[in-house]
Amino acid sequence: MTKTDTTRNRKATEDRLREALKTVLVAKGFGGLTPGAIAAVAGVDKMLIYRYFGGLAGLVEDLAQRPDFFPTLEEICDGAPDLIRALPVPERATKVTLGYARLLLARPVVLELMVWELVERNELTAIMETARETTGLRIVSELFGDVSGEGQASLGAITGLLGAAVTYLAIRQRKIRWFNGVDIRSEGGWLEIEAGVRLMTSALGQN
Amino acid sequence: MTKTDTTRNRKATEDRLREALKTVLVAKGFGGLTPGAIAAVAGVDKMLIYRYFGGLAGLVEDLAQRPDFFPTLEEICDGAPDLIRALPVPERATKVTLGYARLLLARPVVLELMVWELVERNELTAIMETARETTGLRIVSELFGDVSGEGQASLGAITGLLGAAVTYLAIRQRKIRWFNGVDIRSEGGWLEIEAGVRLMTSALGQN
DNA sequence: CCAATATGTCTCCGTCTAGAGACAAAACCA
DNA sequence: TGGTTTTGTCTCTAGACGGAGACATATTGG
Repeated sequence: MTKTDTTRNRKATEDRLREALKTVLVAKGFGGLTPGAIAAVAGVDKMLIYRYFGGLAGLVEDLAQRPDFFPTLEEICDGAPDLIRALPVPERATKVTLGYARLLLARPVVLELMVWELVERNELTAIMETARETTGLRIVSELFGDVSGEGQASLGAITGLLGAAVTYLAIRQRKIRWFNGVDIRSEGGWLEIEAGVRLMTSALGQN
Repeated sequence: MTKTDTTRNRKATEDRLREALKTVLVAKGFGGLTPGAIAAVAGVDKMLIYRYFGGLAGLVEDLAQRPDFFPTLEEICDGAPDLIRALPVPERATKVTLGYARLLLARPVVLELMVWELVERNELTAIMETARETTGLRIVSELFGDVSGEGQASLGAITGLLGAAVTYLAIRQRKIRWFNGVDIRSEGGWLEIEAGVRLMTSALGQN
């Protein structure tokens, strides 16, 4: 008989640890992410993290490598990348930038890991970083591959600047509400930001 | 006779601790910023941090509140704010944004404290945050106070986006060289970024 | 049914941490 | 000169941390 009970069930215990990892990460940040804290939330002994995942790094890696963890191209385009690709470049850049921002805002665990990348470089952050760099480049090329002329030369810099800006604001709003007079925790603040992005992208793609 | 010796000299010892703070901050990041580590670099006992500065928080606060610590309006404008104000809005925004970025890149200690603000909110980061928010707003109003029309409505969002973008890139380049295909540790990468900023600001100030 | 294995808990160790307090010695002041 | 203050070092406590290893119990396979 296959066990679906919660006692003496390795898969269930692993899931408890995965969930506890997310809970601790959001509650205390990566600085409070210790095996003891995770195990306490999961209600099991911390040694199981070492036995089942090889340690804290393995547990985090397991989480970060789930396919639905980071925002994907599909999600950014709201399921219809063709619709996005059909738009003029300025509107396309605006929609993609803001879509990405809203996905990040809805993923506190991802934001926490992205801050971690800014703080220290270790086996974990190295893995996450290279994974996201390559997928990020792929998304840009798939959505803006048709851009040519002078726009193409600075395409990387421009999409990078827009991505950097909303990434910073998404990370920052976790701890600080105001940035440069804009309330980055309110819907109105992000509408202001959207207007700013629209204005700044309006000069793009004049080819 | 006034002592300028290094032994039994409180002021000299305080300076040693201040310098050691910066050294440790850049070498280990804020996570390794412990009284013991600072005292070891300074070559004195850690208890002097408590006695002279009231603790680690007091020492950091002492450093952050020096007038020359954060970039000032004068520095951003390279000593001539009037020259900047006389420029058309797009060039003005480009110059200010890049000037700010280059000042940040040259200040590893400031970058480290700015990351700290993104990670946790405590007495220290709260002080730094409010100080920089108000000075940041003042700088924007002094440099862009003449902008009117539709540009003014989104002025906060646009300057915020530009500031957020270069802040993120400046912070990120400490640990990760590439962002979206741009080498943010090389002069060439920042020239690309400058071109991108110039393109994005070209639609501003059409009033 | 019994042995092997999987699952989970527990104690223990060495290290690092913040900070209190006692103490030594130098400097200063009357 | 001798007492007082300042400067600096040292020891000590109490707790958190990563992680090894022994142990107990439940499940599974022959």
